[in-house]
Amino acid sequence: MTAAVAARPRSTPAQYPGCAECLTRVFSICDFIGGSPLAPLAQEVRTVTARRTLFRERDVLDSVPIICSGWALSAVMLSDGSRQILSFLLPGDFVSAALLFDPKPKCSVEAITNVTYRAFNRAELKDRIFGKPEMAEMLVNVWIEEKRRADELIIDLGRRPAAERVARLILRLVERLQKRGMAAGGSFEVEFPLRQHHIADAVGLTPVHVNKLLTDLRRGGIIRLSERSLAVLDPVRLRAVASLR
Amino acid sequence: MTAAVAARPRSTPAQYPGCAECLTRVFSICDFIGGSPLAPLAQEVRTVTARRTLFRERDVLDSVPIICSGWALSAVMLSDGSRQILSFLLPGDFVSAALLFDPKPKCSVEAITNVTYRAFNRAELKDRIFGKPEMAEMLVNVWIEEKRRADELIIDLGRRPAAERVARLILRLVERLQKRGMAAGGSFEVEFPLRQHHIADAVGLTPVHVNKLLTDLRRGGIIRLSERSLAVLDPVRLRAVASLR
DNA sequence: CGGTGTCTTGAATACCATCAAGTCTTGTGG
DNA sequence: CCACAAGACTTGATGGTATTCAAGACACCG
Repeated sequence: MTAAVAARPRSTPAQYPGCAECLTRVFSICDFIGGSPLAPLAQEVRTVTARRTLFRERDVLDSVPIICSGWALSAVMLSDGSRQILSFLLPGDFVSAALLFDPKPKCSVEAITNVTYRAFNRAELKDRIFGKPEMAEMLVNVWIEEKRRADELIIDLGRRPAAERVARLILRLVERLQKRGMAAGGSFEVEFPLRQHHIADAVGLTPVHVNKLLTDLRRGGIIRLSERSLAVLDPVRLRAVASLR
Repeated sequence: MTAAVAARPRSTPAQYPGCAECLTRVFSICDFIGGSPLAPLAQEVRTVTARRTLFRERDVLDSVPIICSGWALSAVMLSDGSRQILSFLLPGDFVSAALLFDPKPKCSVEAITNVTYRAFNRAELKDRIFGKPEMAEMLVNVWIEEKRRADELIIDLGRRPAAERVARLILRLVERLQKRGMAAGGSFEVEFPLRQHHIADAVGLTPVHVNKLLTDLRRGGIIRLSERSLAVLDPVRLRAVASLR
């Protein structure tokens, strides 16, 4: 994103335990925090096992969480028991940029796989970010990207048929994983811990219907999906299903 | 939002022609721009007649627009000819906070009624905002609110039935208008220039179906809607339709 | 080994879209 | 000022997409 990031090779020992292996470094502000000559920020590494919640809507957070490893999701529960997933969170993601300023989250966050995340002191992290112009710029980019993805989801849910939504979700996730180096050997094969009900809650469908759409994609030889692993066998046709290009 | 805003009565003469009457002042950063002792920013007031576009997705904006009067909408056109409205823009609204940093809009903006807006020089406006802490704070609040509304729309489109979506849209618009003093005498009667196809494109339905839902609300004595004017006759039942409270 | 969670498949149903036709309003040019 | 066209609204009939309901197979875990 900036020269400072690119200049620091992945293998450089990081200032905090675990950072050397943490995918976060390359894609988020952690790089600036850990790599800067400034004093370490007050923070705490926390671990959450799969299916447990990191925090709920009604909580008040005294710290700002950033995902270090694993997959999580942010979602809103509705009174009828259903829920809408707002976004999937990957290593390096701010849970939400708004949490830097507002301690009350507007959604709850749940671990999909085992998750580790860092909880930074809000005031210190804010000072640090606004003290370094390149970090402030990065925050702005994170925020813009967050909004852009929300708008994409609005378009999908409002105007696209079911098959298209599922195809787009898959393509976007694969793209995000590849950017993080989380796709094995740069191929189209990735670890994919999502259950079908996760996909359903993300794209506004029922698990039953998602199942039918996925088996269509499988039978068509477009994807392979089993054992928590996804391979895009025919990217061209998958993009066609998604009405892309 | 801050003491500076509250301390400045609505009747105070503003620094720019039209500002005294402009609803914008109370709800946006214009107050800080116009009311500050600093030099006026480079800006230009522009007028657009109903149904014309302010700018398109592919444009590159050298200035940052803020709506002064009238209703507008931001939307994305799809390849099949349909479109998704991302938000309705009222006086005082930033078209999008991201435009402060990125000259390329991610959506096109169209006037619903006749619209006037101010186009600020990006660099100057940015400097001014970040030069005054209370203005920076206001920008953050605008941005948080923008994201919050996008998330609400995602929930509506993903998980709520049609009648609920329409009822929620109406309630949110009335609430925003009331905050701006755009509701006649604080009653539930407001000017309402939206066509049914606007509502349809906003909540992901067809105009035909929106029509049927609106006539249901009318026949139930819940709203009155005619001649570009909306009255919420039975707020309690409207909220019930919207699954609120 | 029972229980729970996940995936799969088929059948019936509901919701919303599409199609079509007609009325009414608004705007425009002769 | 009127005639005409275009846009907006209304309503009913029909159809398709996705939901709901139901039942069974499978894996994993305590």
